[in-house]
Amino acid sequence: MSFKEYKNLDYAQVADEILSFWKSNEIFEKSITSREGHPTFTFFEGPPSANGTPGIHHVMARTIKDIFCRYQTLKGKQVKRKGGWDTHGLPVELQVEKELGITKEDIGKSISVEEYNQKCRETVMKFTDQWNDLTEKMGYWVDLEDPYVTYHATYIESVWNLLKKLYEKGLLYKGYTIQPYSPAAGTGLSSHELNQPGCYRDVKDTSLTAQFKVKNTEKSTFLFDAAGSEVYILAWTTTPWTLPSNAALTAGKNIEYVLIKTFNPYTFLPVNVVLAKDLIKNYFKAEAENGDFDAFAAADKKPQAIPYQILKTFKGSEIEGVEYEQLMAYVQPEAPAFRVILGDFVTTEDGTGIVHTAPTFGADDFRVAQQNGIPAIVVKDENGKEVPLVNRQGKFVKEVTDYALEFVKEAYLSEEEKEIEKAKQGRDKYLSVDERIAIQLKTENKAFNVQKFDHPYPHCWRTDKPVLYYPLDSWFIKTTAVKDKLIALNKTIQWKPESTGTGRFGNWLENLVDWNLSRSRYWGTPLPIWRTEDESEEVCMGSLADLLAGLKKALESGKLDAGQIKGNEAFLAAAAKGEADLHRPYVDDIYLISPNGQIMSREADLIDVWFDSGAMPFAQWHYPFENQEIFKANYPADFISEGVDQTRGWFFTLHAISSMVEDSVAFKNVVSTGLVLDKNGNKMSKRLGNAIDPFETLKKYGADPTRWYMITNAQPWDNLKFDLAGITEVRNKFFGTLTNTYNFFALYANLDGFDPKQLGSLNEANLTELDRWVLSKLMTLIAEVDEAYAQYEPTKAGRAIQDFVCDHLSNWYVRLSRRRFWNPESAANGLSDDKIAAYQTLYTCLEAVAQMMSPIAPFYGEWLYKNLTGKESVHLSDFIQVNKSLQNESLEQSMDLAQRICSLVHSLRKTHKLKVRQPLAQILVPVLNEQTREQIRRVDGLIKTEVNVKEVNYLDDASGVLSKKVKPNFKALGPKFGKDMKQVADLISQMNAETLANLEANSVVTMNGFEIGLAEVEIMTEDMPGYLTASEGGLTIALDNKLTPELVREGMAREFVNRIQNLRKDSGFEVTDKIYITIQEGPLDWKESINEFKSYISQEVQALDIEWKNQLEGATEVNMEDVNLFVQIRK
RNA sequence: GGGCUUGUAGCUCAGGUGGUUAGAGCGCUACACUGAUAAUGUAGAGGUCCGUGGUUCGAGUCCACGCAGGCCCA
Repeated sequence: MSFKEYKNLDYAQVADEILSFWKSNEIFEKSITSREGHPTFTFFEGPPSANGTPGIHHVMARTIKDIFCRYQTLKGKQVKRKGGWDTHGLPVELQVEKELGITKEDIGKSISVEEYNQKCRETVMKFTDQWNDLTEKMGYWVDLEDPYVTYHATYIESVWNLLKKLYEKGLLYKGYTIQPYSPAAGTGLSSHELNQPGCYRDVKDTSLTAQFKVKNTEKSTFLFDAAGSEVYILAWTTTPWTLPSNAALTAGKNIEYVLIKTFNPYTFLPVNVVLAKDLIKNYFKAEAENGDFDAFAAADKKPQAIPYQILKTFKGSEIEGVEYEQLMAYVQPEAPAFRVILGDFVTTEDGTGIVHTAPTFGADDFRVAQQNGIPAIVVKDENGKEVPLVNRQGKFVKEVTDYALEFVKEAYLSEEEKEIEKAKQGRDKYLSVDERIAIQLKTENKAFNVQKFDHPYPHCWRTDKPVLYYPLDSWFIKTTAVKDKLIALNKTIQWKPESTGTGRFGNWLENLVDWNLSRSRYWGTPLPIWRTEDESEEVCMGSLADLLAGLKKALESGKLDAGQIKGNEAFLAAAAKGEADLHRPYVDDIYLISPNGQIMSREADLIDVWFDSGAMPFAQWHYPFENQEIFKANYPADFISEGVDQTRGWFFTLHAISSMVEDSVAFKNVVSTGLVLDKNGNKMSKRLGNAIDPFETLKKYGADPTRWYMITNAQPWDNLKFDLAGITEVRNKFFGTLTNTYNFFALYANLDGFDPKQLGSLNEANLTELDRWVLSKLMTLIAEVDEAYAQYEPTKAGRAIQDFVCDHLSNWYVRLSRRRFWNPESAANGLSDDKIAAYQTLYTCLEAVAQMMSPIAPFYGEWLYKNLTGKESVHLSDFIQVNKSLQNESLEQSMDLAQRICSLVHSLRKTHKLKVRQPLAQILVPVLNEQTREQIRRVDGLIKTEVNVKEVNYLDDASGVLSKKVKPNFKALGPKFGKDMKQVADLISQMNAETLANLEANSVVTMNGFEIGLAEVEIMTEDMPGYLTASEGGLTIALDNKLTPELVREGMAREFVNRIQNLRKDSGFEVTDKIYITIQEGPLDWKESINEFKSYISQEVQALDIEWKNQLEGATEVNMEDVNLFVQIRK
């Protein structure tokens, strides 16, 4: 066989060619079918939303996914990976609305739900072509032929099945969350609606700082001890109407609070109050601190500044659990309430640093109350249903007797209504509920401060009235009930990086609230729950078959009206044709009959799209309706990977659903990847114009350099500062070097007819030290790379491969081995054992590198592998095994010494302007032990050629010319001497030759009473007089720079060789061309040198003869530093 | 405001369990090399290891408090 040789390799073109090869030979399919019956490695693809175009960060994310799937395939696993599309949800809806120029208001009016959903269905797969294109071009292997699609009926049916299972476990319930609500419009508002311009307006509200009276319990003893009398906690609110609903007070864990002795400013009764230290200034005048309490109490007309005194300072965590008396006791809670809890949303920006908490009227309040087991203050309506103290019209319920059926906000009253109320109140001005509550509390010694407060407050865009934060119905999954299970299972997952699992995800699980499933939208998976109007009966549908059965039963009952019958029949007809659409509006038109004969209609909600994607382990296979075997073999996943932003998204929903339904993790290993930023560390965005087009990048640089750059530049979980210049660097440095190395191999292997099919496996007997060394390095590399991939550390793997190729293989092995390959030898005579060993070694390294790099650079790895081996595909091969017999630690150390010695000699030559072409007599290496001498001796041949010296000689103690130096070994001294270390270190540094000799002889010496052992010092050699010396890291070498006439002449011969080689090259001769050299008579010293080294020169430049002539026509003038020679070469 | 995370040379990054002289690549400067050559070698310049305290004989590394950037949440 012959190896292809390349000039100016275009990596994008390589990718193109390999891609079409893969396609026409179905290599991806084979990589799976060829592993039939092997253990599976399961990967779950997090579905991208196809309604946007892919970006460069998708190349990053998918490279990570691809690497480990390819690696596991090499390790013999069968790796099925089904692609998928996330197709439901708000982004799709918004895009459709933008395209059609409509808003949510129009749905059901100017456009039917049916038409709208049809449009969503069309839009959502809009960019699939682009996605598929990117997937292919970047070399990401995933099954695009048969992806799962979340809007397909089969997918939805599986989702319903999961919901049914949760329902049966009692984990699905209807409850409420606090959402913006417009009582005037009678509707909830989305955050989207609330963020429209003009919604937030400045309003003047009554703000009130209330005094909550602390109960004297164990928790609060320290307060009472300091105060000696009643203690009140101060909490501030801009919505006094929520005070009857107060259930807790929330403090900040790390906020500093104070207990202050002072007077109530309205009743002038002495009080002790608690508030945040930073906010004292908002309530007290600094000059009144430690004022005259007695004088104030005695004064008839009270002075402006109320005296106060700080009694105690403490952290929020110290008042957790302190109980207090209910402030406005209209309605009693069903469980213990009225205590201090901690919340992370508390600030010291306004108020008192303690937040009045009404679970029914604030999202934070609701959440923190739920987490702390604080009940909401509710009453039962006429149906026995629990409702808050304010009804949906915005009026107090009758139980709040003093304000029964009054609007809680003044803005809800019309002018006429205000007049009527004014009359009722018997005042000359209407006073709002807030104002009257303030007055009431003032007189009851429960208000510490009341004032008007300007702040922005959200208003309903339809009615212009302020919104309330109000509990609205939602369907929930009771994740709090399985919190412990979620936490326990999470501990079995390997997270990369670990902190995402323990920190971000772990903390999230610790603070879990129930999963709100409900979405009031149109395009999504409908909640499969039907209820009777009085909510006494309900059913959850777990399959299409169940639904159809229920639907038929309803038709047969004869209780449906004409419209209902029509809807049911239409659905039945569609289902009969296999076209049942489980979306709205069709499912909305289905009516069922309860066991008690009542009509049931569907709960209008759609479910959170995150449930869709979290359901994919099941729904991608239409489990349990189909593919039960495939599901069992591919669940749970061995590996998933997505952006760290998915922690609370997909990672959570996968984990939650699996934990609840299967009592299992959904994935065993997860890599959460960082962001791809621009080269300056800014977020990429189309708007800013700093987004990188993935297609252009792949086209210009090729997929392999792009992938390699992304993986080796930063750890996957760190943010990547993406710089195109970095790809260029990787391309030149790594891929360029590797391609050069391959080309070098190919060039000579072709000349010599080396055939790996016959000679591909190593014959260890013929290996040189250099061969053994690079193979030992290779074995170490294989082990390292295997481990790195297995541990989901692609960056380590890539960097290790890169270092091997550039530093060890190319720059040392090949550079020092070139001469062996040049050695002219015709194929006809058979190759020498040495040459075969060289080819085998280089071939072995290249083949292994091709395979190890192939998960990261799949096209190039394939290209290299195929060029080398002629086999079908690297991706169908088995991961190379470490051959332990080739590992040689001592040889690696030897070579390390050789490299350091060469580096030192080069450095000396450089500083003393001694060209490498000038041979020198010797270098001297001081060695303090026999082992080092042997280690260097093994490789001194390499050193001699590399730095062009005739001898490597060793100096030991016996030579008497060594001057030694001793340094303290701090690591050993520290533990032994501790505080006396400095003193001992000084003693060692000042040790004289005699003491040192003593130490060496006895292994121990005592100085100033300190016993110093041999292991506690480092002994090294220093300068040698008469030579050029250099040292580094304990290694010293001396260069003998004395030139003999003989050495000078050899140097001249080498110079001449150099010029002839240049001439050959300039003349365009082939490497194999033999030449004749003719030189015009000239300087005698040059003639002498050239003649003396004629055979050496001839061999080097492949000259058949060198002759001298008096006159030479058409000769080339060659500069030899001091003189010029006229030379002619011909074939 | 909270959780997590990052901060080391102009740039991108390495720096097990603390050990005194902090490294690599790229870039820059100079020189050398020239049958791998749009490569390569050598040398040089370039560092408050984000800051401040603390623990220690000794801190880039451990602890505390900050500062700046990022992500998620509020």
